[in-house]
Amino acid sequence: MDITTFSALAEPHRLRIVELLLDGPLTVGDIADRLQLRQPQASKHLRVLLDAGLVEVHAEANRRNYKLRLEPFQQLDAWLETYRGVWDERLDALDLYLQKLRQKDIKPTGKP
Amino acid sequence: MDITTFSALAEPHRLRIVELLLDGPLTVGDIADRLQLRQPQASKHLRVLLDAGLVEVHAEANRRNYKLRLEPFQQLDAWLETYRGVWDERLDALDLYLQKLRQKDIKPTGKP
DNA sequence: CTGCAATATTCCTTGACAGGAATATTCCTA
DNA sequence: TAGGAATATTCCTGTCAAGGAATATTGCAG
Repeated sequence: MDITTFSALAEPHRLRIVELLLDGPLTVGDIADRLQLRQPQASKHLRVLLDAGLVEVHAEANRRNYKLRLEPFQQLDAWLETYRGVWDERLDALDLYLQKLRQKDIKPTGKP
Repeated sequence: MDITTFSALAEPHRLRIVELLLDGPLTVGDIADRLQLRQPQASKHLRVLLDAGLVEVHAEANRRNYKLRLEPFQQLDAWLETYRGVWDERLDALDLYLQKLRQKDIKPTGKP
């Protein structure tokens, strides 16, 4: 798993930017407005996101349209797969436990 | 989504610790050994992971057993759900596009 | 070509954080 | 009870990242 994805998302403003971009591409000014950021800070955060590969940019005259890149998220998703494996195991363990309980239920309760 | 999960994972050693813990609980010394860390640094990273809720600890005499907590990962998983939604949309768009292509294929090519 | 709008970059300062070294704490065993 | 093992904490230092302010860059309308 690529660390830079985590570092990029580990900053509140950047996380919000990413979530804004879920609804479609936005321009720097838009983002600055909606997040109450000054333009330079917005640019800087977008630069970080760009370097981390979380967004891509398309110039259109004066404006720059920033758009989410899905690949890092898919990568994150794939990484989580392993962890899903673990919690499935635990669910299996729970299953087993419940089965044992059921078996005990069939025999009369063994409490002294 | 909770930012502290990202910040905690945004450090190489900590990410490796988490991945080590996938195979089961470990003690501080174990982790320090496997990661070539000095004991205090291991302790400190584990402290951060603990505060972030990514691990839990169970004291057993001298030793402390650190164990993964799954909840933050499930939370991350849930968060990703939205993004999965997006890439499904795009797949749908691709489907549509391919359908159109197919339709065009039926008619003779309209190139001037 | 002048000026304005949109964006990027630079410089500066401040605060957070990681690693090193030393020390404190707790528990076990002889 | 003394000492050693396992772990946590503290203090110090250097590095890096974020925000502010100012400035540079690019594109367009007049």
